[in-house]
Amino acid sequence: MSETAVKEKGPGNGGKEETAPGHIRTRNRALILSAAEEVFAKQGYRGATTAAIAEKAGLPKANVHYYFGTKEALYHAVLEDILGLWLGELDRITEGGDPATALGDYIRAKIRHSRERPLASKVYANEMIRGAPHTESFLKNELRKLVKEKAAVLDAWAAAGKMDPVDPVHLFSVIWAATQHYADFDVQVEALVGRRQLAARDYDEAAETIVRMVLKGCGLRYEKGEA
Amino acid sequence: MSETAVKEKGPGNGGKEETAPGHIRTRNRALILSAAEEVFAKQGYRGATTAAIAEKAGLPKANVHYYFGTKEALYHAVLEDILGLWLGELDRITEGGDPATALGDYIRAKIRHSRERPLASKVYANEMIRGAPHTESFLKNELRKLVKEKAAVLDAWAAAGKMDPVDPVHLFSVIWAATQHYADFDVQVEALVGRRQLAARDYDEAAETIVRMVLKGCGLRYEKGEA
DNA sequence: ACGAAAATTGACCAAATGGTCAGGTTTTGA
DNA sequence: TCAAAACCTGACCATTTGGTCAATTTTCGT
Repeated sequence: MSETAVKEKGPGNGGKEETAPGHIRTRNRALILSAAEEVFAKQGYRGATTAAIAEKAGLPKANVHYYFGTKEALYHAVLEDILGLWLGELDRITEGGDPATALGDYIRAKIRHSRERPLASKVYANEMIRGAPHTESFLKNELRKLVKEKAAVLDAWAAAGKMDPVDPVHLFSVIWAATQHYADFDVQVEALVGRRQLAARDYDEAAETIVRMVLKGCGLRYEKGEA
Repeated sequence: MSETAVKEKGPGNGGKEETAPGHIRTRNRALILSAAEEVFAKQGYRGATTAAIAEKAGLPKANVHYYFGTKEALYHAVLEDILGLWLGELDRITEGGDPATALGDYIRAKIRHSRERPLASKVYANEMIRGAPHTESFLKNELRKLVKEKAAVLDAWAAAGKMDPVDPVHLFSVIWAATQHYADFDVQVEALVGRRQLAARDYDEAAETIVRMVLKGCGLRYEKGEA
C-alpha cells in the first residue's frame, strides 16, 4: 500500500516498460507466485495460508484469489514452474558427450540450483513426502520417460567401455538426493559446518565430494577443480 | 468405538499382560504416537489435525488431548522418539574397525531403516525442510558433537593410510541424503522403477549402489553382496 | 475524452481446527 | 469393599481458514 504509492502520475516519466498492456497482471502474478513458493516451501501445502502468501506479496488476500482462484490452483501454478526446471537440466547427458564431463557438469549444475533456488527444491520435496498427490502424472510420464532415455545413454557408454555399468535409477536417485539435500536440509548442514549460512565454498566442496563419489563409483577418473 | 468393545468382562480370561498397572496409559500413548507419526509424516506439522490423529488411533479427540495436552507436545514426543533412532546408528563407525566394513554396514543399516520406518524419516525430513524449529538444539549439540567424533575417526583412518581423506560433513551428508531418499521420496523411486511398492531387491540394489560409490569415493575396495 | 474491461479490496461467510471441561465410568491399591 | 486416582468423552467454544461478493477505482483501446 505504501510502496505502491510512489508518486508516478504522468506517463511520460523516466520509466519505460511500466506501460506494457498486461503489465499489472504480469507483475502481480509474479509477486504472488514468488511469495507462494516461499510459503509453500516453509509450511507445506496445508500449512500455507492464502493470508500469509498475500501478506508476503504485499497484496490483500482477495487479490490473490482474484488472480489464482483457489489455493490449490495457486499451488499447481507454483509446482508447474518447478517441474519445468527439473526436466531441462538433464540435457547434458547425451551419448555424444564424455561420461565424466557430462555427469560432473550435471551434478555441479544441480548443486548450483540447490543454492540459487532452494525454495523450489523444498516445495518439490514437500510434494514428494506427501506422496506426490499433484505430481503423479509428471512422475509416471515425463520424468520416467526422461530417465529411460538417459538410461539408454548410460547403457551405451557402458557397452562402449567408457564406464562401468550402473543401474540408472539408483544412480540418478543418489545424484538427486545428494544435491537436493543441500537445499532441503540446509539447516542441518549449516549446523554441522557451524555456519549460519552456507558459503560458496561449502557448495563447491559439496559438489566436488559428490562428483568424486559418483565418478569413481562409475569407474571413471575424477579430476577435481573443474567447478 | 466398535473395536474397543470386544466383550471382555471378567479379569480371569486367557490374557495375561492385560493387567499391568499402567497398561492403559502405555497402550493408548503408543497408539496415539504411532498414529501421530503417520499423520505428521504425510501432512506435515501444520497439516496434521488432532482429529485425524485421533481417528487413526481409534480414539476420541479429547482422549488425545488427555494424554498429550497440546498438538505441539504430541509432535515433540513423536520427534523425540525419532531423534533417538538417529543417534544410535552411528556406533558402527569406530577407530578400531575396518573403514570399508564400517561404512558399508552403516549405509546398509540406514537403508534398512528407510525401509522399516519410512514415516519416521518423513517426519524428520519435514522438520528439516521447515527449518528445524523444534530441533535446533539437537542439530547444534548432539548431532554436531557426534559428527565431530566420527570425523576424528575418519581422519585417523586417513592418517593411517586406510582410506583417502574426505570431508566428513559432506560424506555423511551424502550418505544420509542417499539413504533417506528411499523413504522420503519413495513415490518418486516407485514411479521410476515402475512398481507400486519397492521390493526387497530394490532396497538391496540401492544399498549396493550407494555403498559402491561411497567406498570407491573414499579410495576403498568395494566387494558387493555382503548385504 | 469516454465507455468497457481489468483490477482492487473491505466486509463477510461457513467450515474446520486446537483446545476445554464437566460429569461420568473404570482401575487401582489398601 | 471402597475411596481415590486414572481414564473417558460428548458437547462446547474461540479462532483461523479458504473463499465470495459487491461496490469502487484504475487502466486501456479508440
